[in-house]
Formats: sequence, structure tokens, C-alpha cells
Amino acid sequence: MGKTSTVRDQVLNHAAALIMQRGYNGFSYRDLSNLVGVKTSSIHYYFPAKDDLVLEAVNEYSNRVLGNVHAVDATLSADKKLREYAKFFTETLGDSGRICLCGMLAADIGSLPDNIRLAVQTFFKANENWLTQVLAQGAEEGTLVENGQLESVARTIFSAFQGSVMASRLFHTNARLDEVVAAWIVVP
Amino acid sequence: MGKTSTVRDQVLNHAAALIMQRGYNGFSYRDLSNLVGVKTSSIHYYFPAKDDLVLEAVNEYSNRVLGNVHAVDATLSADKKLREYAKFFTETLGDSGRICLCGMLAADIGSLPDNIRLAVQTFFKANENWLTQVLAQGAEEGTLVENGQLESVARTIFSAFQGSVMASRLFHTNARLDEVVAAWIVVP
DNA sequence: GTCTATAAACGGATAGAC
DNA sequence: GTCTATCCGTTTATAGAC
Repeated sequence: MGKTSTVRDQVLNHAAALIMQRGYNGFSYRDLSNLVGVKTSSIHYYFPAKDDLVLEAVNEYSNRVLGNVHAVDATLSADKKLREYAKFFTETLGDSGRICLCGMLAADIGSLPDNIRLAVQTFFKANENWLTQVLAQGAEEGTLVENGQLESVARTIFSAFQGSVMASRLFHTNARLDEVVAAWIVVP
Repeated sequence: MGKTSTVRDQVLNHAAALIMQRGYNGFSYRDLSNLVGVKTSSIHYYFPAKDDLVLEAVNEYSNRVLGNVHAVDATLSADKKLREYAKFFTETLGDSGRICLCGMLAADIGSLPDNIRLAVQTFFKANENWLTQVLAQGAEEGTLVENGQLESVARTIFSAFQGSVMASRLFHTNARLDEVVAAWIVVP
């Protein structure tokens, strides 16, 4: 009954959480060692270099989050979809001081190798593509503000969410994420 | 004729640049030592602890940038002001891989003491207040999109700029900052 | 003010026993 | 797979000579 999770998975989960809280340069194998209860050398057995660990954390995170995003009920109106989307950021933030793993790594990009940059870029593009579709639907329905090229606006909205989740943590509030949604919903 | 700058100022300037590129946990006293050409112990003479150095870097940056922002020609139309504002981010980014120092520290906030958090919050609020005024002007003129509470939209725009400058660096482009401006300019 | 010297902890990583 | 032991460079910081 009790959930059994491999050491490898525990390392990966704790690594993701630490990155979301403190960034790439803000956590160590020692932190993970203390959290999981195995020696650092055991972690090196699964992930020879720190970059190997981080790349896999990004891929897992990306798959999970994009899975959730694409599972948003397709029959919803565009403004409702945007609200659901905002919830993902809110839930991640919670009270734990965690922001989007890929948003954090975008800030840390100066310390990262190219394969991780690529993975983060892919996550960004997937989100922006999904938002583009939502904007197109919103324009058709008249539920979302229509102003400019869909792709451009989608990138701006995604940037607004990423910036907003950082500001929310900075100010210990999560009202700022709702404001992002409100900025694109047509006022009656 | 040659510009003379004190060791203290050089340390402060290099520290700001390094934070903008690699974040709080991504640079060291040794980096500064190599750049300025003095030993790390000499840097500790001016800034006993790393947090002292970072706090002062934030204050200097904040004063300089807010000075520039408030020096934007008051007679410009609101959309022109927004374009000028975007230039600050573009110029900072340049080709140097630097993003807004306070945006970076917002990402690193989990590693920072409370006095630095306060200073970063103050910078955010000052920008958001300025943007609120611009939005009010734009609503009056009909040059900027009017949708929702001014303060809320101002916070969203600032978040969009912060997120956008990170995405711009991630993708090695700076077109994304123009898209943020375009998203709030009334299409003819 | 700047240096040398040093401390004491931390960082990622590896070799080899079990 | 996990451990002990270890390597070696890094990091922040201090004491004291010049």
C-alpha cells in the first residue's frame, strides 16, 4: 500500500524541487544526499554529472506539465482554459516558494550547457504554441482580447506568467497570477 | 583624461554585471578578484560579506535605472513612453547576456536575506507605479489598450517585460521585447 | 588599503571494497 | 547499488604584516 519510490526517483524529485526553489547553482549533491538518505557517491551512480541530473529533471518536468496542459478540457471556452492554465503556476507556487523549473533555468541559462538550453527552449515553445491556439479560439468566441499577432501575444502571455510567478514569490502573494489572466479576458 | 574609478566602484560594477549574467550563486569573490586585479581579501575590506556587496549593487542599480525611467520625456505619448521603457531592457540585454539585476535576484530570492528582498521589492513597485501612470495616460489618449484595473495591468506588463527579457536571452533574440510593447498598443 | 597566509567548510567527482 | 575514503579545486571569511 505504502508508495514505494526508487532512490533514483527520489533524487530526481528532490532535485526538481530544489531547482525550483534555489536554482541550478543553489543546490548540491550534498543537499540531495541529506534529503534522500544516501551518500553523494550513490547519486553519482545514477547521475554521473550534475548536468545529467538537471537535464533529466527538466525532461521529467516538461513531460508532466505539458501532459497536464494538453489535458485541459478542450470543450472549455478560451477564457476558462486560460484560468485553468494559470492554476498550474499557482499550484506549483503554493506556499513552498517554488516557481516553474524552466523559468528558473531560463534565469540560470548563463551557467548551463547547450543540451539543457535546448530542453528549456522546447518547453517554452510548447507552452507558447498551446497559448496560441487558446488565443485563436478566444478571438473567434470574443472571450479574449484580440490585439496583434497571435504568436506574438502568446509569447507575451507566457512571459507574463513566468515573470508573474517570480513576482508572486517575491511579494509572498499569488494574486498576481490572476491579474495576468484578467489582462486578456474581455471586460463586459 | 583616462577615467579613474576606485577599486570599490569597479568591484560594484563587475558584481552587478556578474549577477545579471549568472545570478547570486553564480559568481564569487575570486571572479571579482580576477576582474579588478586585487586580492579577495581587499574586496572583503569594502564589503565584509557577500550580502553587503549585493545589497549595495542592488541599490546602485535601482537608483540608476529608476533615474533613467523617470527621465523619460514627459511630453511623449503613452505608447512612445512604453517604447522608450522597453529600450532599457533591450540595451541591458544587448549581446552580453545580461538581464535586469532585480529580475535575476527575484529568481534567486530563495537564497537571499530579507533586506535584499526588500530592496528588490521596492524596485519592482517603483517600476509598476511608473507603468500605472503611463497606462492612465494611454487610456486618456486612446493610445494604449484599456482592459482592467490600471495597477493590475501595470504589474502584468512589468512581469511580461521581466519574463520576456529572460526568454529573449534564452532564444538569443531580442524581438520578444518589442512584442510586449505591441501587445498593449492600440492597433489602428 | 592591499597584501600573504590560513582557516574551515563546501563543491563535484572518482576508485574500489562490500 | 551503496558505502568508505579520498582527491582537489572553490568559497567565504579572518588575522595580521606591510
